[in-house]
Amino acid sequence: MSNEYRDRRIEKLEHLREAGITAYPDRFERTHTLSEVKELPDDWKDVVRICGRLIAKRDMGKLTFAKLQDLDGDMQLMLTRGGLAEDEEESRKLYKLFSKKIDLWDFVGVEGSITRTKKGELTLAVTAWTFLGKSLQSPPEKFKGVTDLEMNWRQRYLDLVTNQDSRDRFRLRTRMVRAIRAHLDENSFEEVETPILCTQASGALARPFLSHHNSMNMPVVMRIAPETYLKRLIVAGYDRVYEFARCFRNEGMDASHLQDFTMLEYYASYWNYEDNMAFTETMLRKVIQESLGTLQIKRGERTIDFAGEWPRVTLRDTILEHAGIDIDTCDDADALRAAVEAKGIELEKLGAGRGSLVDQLYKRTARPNLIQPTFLIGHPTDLSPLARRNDDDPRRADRFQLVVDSWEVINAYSELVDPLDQRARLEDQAAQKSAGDDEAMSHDDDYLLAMEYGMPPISGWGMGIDRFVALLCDAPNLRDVVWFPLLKPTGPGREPVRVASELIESWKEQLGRLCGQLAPKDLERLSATLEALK
RNA sequence: GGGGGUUUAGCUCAGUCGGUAGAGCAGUGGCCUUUUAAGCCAUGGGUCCGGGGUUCAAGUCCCCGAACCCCCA
Repeated sequence: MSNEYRDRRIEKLEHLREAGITAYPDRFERTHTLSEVKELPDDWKDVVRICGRLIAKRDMGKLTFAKLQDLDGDMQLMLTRGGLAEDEEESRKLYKLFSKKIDLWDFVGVEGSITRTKKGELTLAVTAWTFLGKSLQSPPEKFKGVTDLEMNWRQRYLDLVTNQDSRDRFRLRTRMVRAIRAHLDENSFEEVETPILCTQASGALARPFLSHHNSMNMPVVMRIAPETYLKRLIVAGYDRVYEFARCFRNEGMDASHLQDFTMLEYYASYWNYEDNMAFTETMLRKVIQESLGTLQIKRGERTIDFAGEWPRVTLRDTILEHAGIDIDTCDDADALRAAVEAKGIELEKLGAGRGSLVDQLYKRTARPNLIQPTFLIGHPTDLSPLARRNDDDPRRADRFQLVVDSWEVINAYSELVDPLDQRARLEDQAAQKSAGDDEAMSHDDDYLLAMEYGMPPISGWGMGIDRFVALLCDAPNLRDVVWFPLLKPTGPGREPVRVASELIESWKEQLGRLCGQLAPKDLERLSATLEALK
């Protein structure tokens, strides 16, 4: 039984205490990390002190081999019965303690000299050991590690200790973020933080998570994008800003969508989207080279090459190529719908407006064929409510997307800085929203007010960090590149009835507080509404 | 929303036709001074995802539900 196992380890911890050993010491001074010690020359004579988690132990009577591991490396240890103290009795005692009371997954620090075994493995010949922390749980299978996807997500620490792939993936993520930050900093961008808890969801087309602020007694939403706040900072006079922004979208979930994800956005004054494309190409090449060590990445059987020049293709051209439809000859939704039907292409929302039809058509026919890095340009304006209109063709936005292996990795614009145009377009979105299009953007007066104080030309840029990492390491699911993805809780207490009653209790409290501020007349009207709902 | 799949010891997995619940690792006791998925001997450990049903008998068959995965819309 698992408790038997745990009890035994707690007992061992007591034995260690009785032997005068500190159960949870406060520090250990090491001379090298495990990967550093492996770099030492064979004739290194100095004493080496290293520490880590014990992940293997092979006890051979008077000689024990063990292995320490940390996130970057591992190192074999060799302990002998006579080699742990000057006094033979003392040494035997220490050896027996290690052999009997130190378990797999415990933390240990050791001191000794480096040597090579008969098989040639670099090994630390231990002359002293220090106990640094107990594991009370039985460790996962030592060879295969944890293979169950769900357990790897729920208990990521098990995944990270047992699976090298996982360690590599998360290290790549960290390196990549670091490289991006360095590049932006070097180019005079300033890192800022904008609100996550907002009174209004703005800057993207998505449903927000709703919550309630108790002491302010008002509904709040979690941001779906940092865009309009970052642009307020441009109004404020910032030249170039960026934010690694955790965003939250209350939408369907699958392998390529997370509810809680990281978006990098930056804004550069006095750039247009073409300046931005050039910057993007330079930055990403550098970031990929630095974090991955190569510009060629494997995606299943395919190789994606970031080295060559990335073609710039208009939405019109790529749809023409892959669907045989020239969207420029279809001036309105009806004409485009007819063309789509004539080609026998099935779209999900055939009743939608022209912009949405173009988008559906592109996703259905062209996007699956965009494999090598490609800049997609020439999007319809009505799909880009925050992007600047093209001077030559006002139906098109000054916008680009970077598509890699049919994933839209980056979305960027010449930003719309005309407050009157912006107002008109948000009103248009609001009309679509009240007409039932729940993907339309909502109105944002506070942002419009900021815009009216004046903005320079700006180009803005956004990238899904999770997606980009998943792309670079060929992860099949975005949850594989997030340390702790959201999963439903398991075990008892999650019955729908119980969850529902918890929700009702919390709503009752919030509604009660609001009702306290209402006039009797309004209360009556509300309760009539509630009756009608039943 | 529809279809398919997985769920058995702490972990990795077997379990035939419905007939006493299995292995490896990990654990425990013992042997072992160059192992490295160490080896040898002995040994403990089960809510077979949950709830119903059929049956003399259910891990196995039927129904309902849960978590997770995949595919489709």
